[in-house]
Order: sequence, then structure tokens, then C-alpha cells
Amino acid sequence: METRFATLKDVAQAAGTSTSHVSRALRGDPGVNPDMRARVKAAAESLGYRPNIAAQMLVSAQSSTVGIVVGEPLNPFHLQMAISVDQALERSGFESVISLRATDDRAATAEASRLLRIRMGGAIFIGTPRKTRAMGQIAQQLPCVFLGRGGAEKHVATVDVDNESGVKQAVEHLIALGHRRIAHIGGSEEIAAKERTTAYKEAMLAAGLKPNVYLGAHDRVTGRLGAEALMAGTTKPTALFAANDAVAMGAMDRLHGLGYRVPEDVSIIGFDDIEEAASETISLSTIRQNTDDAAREAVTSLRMLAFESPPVVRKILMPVSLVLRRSVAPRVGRR
Amino acid sequence: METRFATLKDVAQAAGTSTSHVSRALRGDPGVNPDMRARVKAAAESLGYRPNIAAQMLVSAQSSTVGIVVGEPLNPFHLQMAISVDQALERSGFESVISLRATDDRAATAEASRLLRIRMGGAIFIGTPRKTRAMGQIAQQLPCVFLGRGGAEKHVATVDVDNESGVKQAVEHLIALGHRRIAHIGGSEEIAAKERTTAYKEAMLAAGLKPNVYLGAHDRVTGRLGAEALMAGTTKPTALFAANDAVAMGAMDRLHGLGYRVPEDVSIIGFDDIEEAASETISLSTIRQNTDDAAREAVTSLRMLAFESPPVVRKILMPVSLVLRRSVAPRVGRR
DNA sequence: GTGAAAGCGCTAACAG
DNA sequence: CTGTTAGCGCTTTCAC
Repeated sequence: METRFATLKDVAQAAGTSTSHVSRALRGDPGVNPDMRARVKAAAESLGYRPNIAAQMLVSAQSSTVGIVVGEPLNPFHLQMAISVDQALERSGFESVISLRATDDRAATAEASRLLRIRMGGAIFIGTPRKTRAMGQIAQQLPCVFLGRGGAEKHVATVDVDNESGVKQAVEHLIALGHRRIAHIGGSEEIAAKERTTAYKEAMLAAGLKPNVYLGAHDRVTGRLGAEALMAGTTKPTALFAANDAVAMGAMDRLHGLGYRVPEDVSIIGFDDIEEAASETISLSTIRQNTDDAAREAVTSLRMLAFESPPVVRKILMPVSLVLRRSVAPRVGRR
Repeated sequence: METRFATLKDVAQAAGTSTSHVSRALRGDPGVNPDMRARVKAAAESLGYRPNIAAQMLVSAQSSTVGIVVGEPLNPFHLQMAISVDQALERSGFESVISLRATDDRAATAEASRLLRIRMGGAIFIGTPRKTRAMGQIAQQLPCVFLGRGGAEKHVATVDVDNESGVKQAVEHLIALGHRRIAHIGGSEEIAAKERTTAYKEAMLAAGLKPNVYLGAHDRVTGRLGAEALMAGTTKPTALFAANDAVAMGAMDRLHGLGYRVPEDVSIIGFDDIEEAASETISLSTIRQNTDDAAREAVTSLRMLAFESPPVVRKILMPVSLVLRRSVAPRVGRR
């Protein structure tokens, strides 16, 4: 593009004053004559002046834009969370910049490093893979908040969901409905997935039942494969607890394909409560996390990390609730 | 955060040379003694040096990061496109920065203006609302490519999908299967939606059939409401053409809720071919757009806009294809 | 109130 | 090959 941007100098010239004064006027500094301010604003307007952020940043050495790094862009829950975080940041007066490239450990670190070069004011990571070493180092130079990843690093704040309690509620509800053969389909990469699988096992053992686990990733495909594998086993489950809604939907999908009915033949409970879970065709029972609440906490944590001195490192655990829809029913048939 | 960043000067001091030479060494300028380069690199490494992008940008007056502005973040197709564009940019050596805030005209303009302040190297807009005036002005200062929005503005490049041909294929296929009462559910905001609705009407009229349209937004909810309304009408349709897959899925959902079977009672065709359309439960016939191809064209257009002189403004139309799945069947019953 | 001057961290000539 | 010099556009003392 050929057009050069108007600079402070251009505006100063047009308004017949100095650059420093234009700067003051434009930023609303009180010590500026109202007439002058009006003149400056008019000049800036007519020249289409836009402050050069690079220059601003260079001199003020701090930015108010924070990066949002999404671990699984295709996971609807992550996206929903990203939007919530974005809105929370906006409400708090931050600019934001989103990255969808952090799909694996290496990429996540690369993104974080980029945020550092950009001299971002801070970063919020949503369900990114957990690479302790590199991240820990970066967190020393940049206020970092991790959502749904855990981590005991010294400098990073975390906002996690109470996986244990959520899973316990789900499994116990299924047990109360008479189910005994409750299987689980989970993913293995993400921290949250691991916690949920562990909590499932504990809840089953606590009830004197035998865990039955299929592990894959944290997506629809895994749900499909898991359903296929579990229903092909010798002890077919009458209920399924999935590590997240995407997995649950994949499983539901495959069950239909195999001729099973939900919930008459198999009950299903997911985790996250993504928008689709509430649709009539799906109507999936699930553990709800409130993304807006989590986002708000994340932003608060970021502020406390960035602006308090010494920095306050918060580690927060968000509550969850069981949402019942049509995908669960009491167990019928022989006991 | 308290830690100050290491600067070129610090590195120069540590390596016993000048800042300019460090700059050269770090950027791989050929005219640097290998020994020196090694020493500089070691020094930079040990100090955890990261170039300050703001300073780099300020002096070189151009950035290689481009903004991706997404119009409907919750529309799976837009997201998929965003990811494709992001990857295409990465392959071309661009950094990228994504914005999810452009949900309406005002916000889209605000985002564009922010990109300008940030001195972005360019911007790619995905299905953002069409505000001609403000955008046109911005496009004069910033290379802009619009995806799926059309627009004849002088300075903006566009990559559009061949809506007319796609819709025609869909409607004609339904007609060939014996359907006569083919209704349409569409959205009104987005340009693409309008084009599809228009194309539907034309295709119907061309076949001597009467159009039957329900208009709302471009989302699942509209699909639901549309299905409800159309099936409550006097001439119940035997086939449905939806403006996009989200609408189609909402409609399918509601049809199930109302006790209709798909495709036995009602055939459905969508538009976009989002991932979910291929799932077994949904198995939605649809018009496929290839996001990777579109993304590649968009990036090429951006380059030609930014680097050719005079700038080349490309207006591209991407082909589509009809993908048949289980949601369509020949019409049965009385003719 | 307003202006002049001194950098922020980096790159790009220009000399050696 | 290497060092010196001069800004990029902006904010911030510090004078007037």
C-alpha cells in the first residue's frame, strides 16, 4: 500500500502547535486549552491520523493487549471459552489478540514466545498442552493465566474446573438410576481429560463397581471409536460417561449407527455443556461449566498478576453442576 | 511483571561489539564473522534476549502480521475458514492475529480500525457484515481481503463462493428426485445468505415451481423456527434447502422433535459442508466449499494487494460441489 | 498553557 | 568485517 500514515508531526503542523502538545491534547491531558484541543482533534480527524501503536509501546514500554491462546480450536467448548474470555477482557478495557495455532506442545511454546516478542501485556491460555519447562520460563516474563490445565508453577495463575466433583456427580447419578455397567470414554492429552478419567475410576471403585475405560483423544472421533469398541466387548455397558461433550456426541452418533437407542439402551452423560448439547436431537445430559464465570476469574487473575506488587498468583477452582436432559434414563431389564 | 527485557545494547555489551552488529548477526546478515556470530548468539541466548517487535516495526515501517477478522465466531464454518486462513498465512511466512469481536457492523469497523492502529500488514475478513463506507476507507490504508462477502469496492480483494451454482445444483437435484414442494430457510444479514435465497427463488421459478421461504438469521435457531413454521403451513414441503449447514441442522433437529423422519418425510440439503455434516447421526447432504482452497486464494490476493505495484485487486469466485448423504431421498407418495 | 529536547529499541546508511 | 550516526513516531521531563 502506498499511502503513508499521518504522524503526530503532520497533525502538529496542521494545527499550528507542537507534537508534544498534540499528544497531550489527543490523550485528554487536562492541561490543554479547550480551543486548542478542538483544533487538534479537527486536524487529526481530517488527516485520518491514527496513533502508531508500535511507537506508543516503544516509549511507554507496556501494552494493554493480552493474547488468548486456544489449545483445541475445533473443540466447541474451547471456542466458547475463548469468546467469553475475549468479552471479559473487553469489559476490562483490554485489547485482545487470539491465536489458534497452539495445537501441540511445540506450537504452544512458539506462540507464547511470539507473545513475548510482541511485548503483550499478558496471556491467557485455554486448555493448551502442558509443557512445564518452557512455559514456566515464559511466565516469568509475561503474566500468564492458564484455564483448565492446572499446574503448580510458581508464576502462573490457574483457573480450573472442579473435575472431580463433576465426575462424581455424574457417575453417582447413573448409579442411583440403577446402572452398574458404566463405561468411560476419555482423551489422554489434556490435563482435564486425565483428571476426569481418574475421577471416574475412583467413583466406580468407591461404589464397588468395575471401571471400564476406552482412551483416545478428546474429540468426536474418539467417541465413535469408543462406543464401537465398548459395545463390542463382552460386558456391554448400559451407561456411558464421556470425558467431554464432543466425545459424548461422537459416541451417541455411533450408537445410533449401531442400532442402539439413547437412552433406552444406553444412557450417556458428557462434560462441558456446549451449546449443541441442549439441542432437541442431542439433548445430552452433561456437567455444566460456566465459561463467563471462569473468564471473569481469569481476567481478575491476570490483573492481580500484572498490577499487584508483589504479583498475586491465584489458583482458582470453579464449581460445576449436573444438567439432566433426555440422554439418561433408569436402567431397565434384568438386574 | 518486574523483569526488564534484555535489549540489543545488553547483548552488544555482553558480546563485546556494537548494537548494529548484533542486529546484523542475529538477523543472519552474511557480512558477519562466524566467530562473532556465534558469540553474539550465545550472549543473546544467555540473556534471554527477544527482539522488541514495536521497535522493529517502528523503524522498518512494515509488519508481516496480518489480522483475521471473523464475522460469526460461533458459526462452525467461519471458524473452519479462520483456521484454514491461519494455516495458509503461516505457510506463507505471515504471523497472524485473530479477532472474534466483529459480530456486527460497528464492531467490525472498530476492529479494522484497531488493525490499522496496530499497523497490521494486512487483514482478511471472514463473512463480516458489509459496511461499505467505513471499510472502503480503511481498505485504502490497509490491504484487505474479504471472504464470502462480495463487494465491488475499488481497493478490496474478494474471494467468494459460487452461491448461485451451488444452490442451483441443490434445487435441481431435489427436483430430479421428484420433489415439488421445496421450501427454503435462510438468513438475511450476511451477503452470502441473501445470494442463496435469491438463487433459490430463481431456480424454483425456472422449474415452474413456487418458492416458499422462511427468513431469519444464519443459525441453528432459525433452522428450528423455520422448520416449525413451514410444517405448520398449508402446503407442507417435502424437501428443504437451508442457507447453511447450521440452519439445516436446526431444521433437522426440529423436524425430529415434531415427529417427521429425514429423509423419509422430508429431504434436507444444506450449504458449507461443515465437519459435523458428515457425522452418522446427521449425514447431511450439502454444498461443499473447500476452505483450504479459498484460504490459499485469499492469501495470494493479499500478497498481490500488498506487494505488487500497482496493487492487483483480485475478485475470485470459488467453485462448489454437491455432496450427497443420507438426508435426501426421492419423493414418495401421491403426486 | 505550551514548546524544546531527550530518549524508548531497533535498523539502515555511511564510514572505516 | 565492524563501529558510528541518524532517525522511525511517540511520550515525557523540564523549561518558559
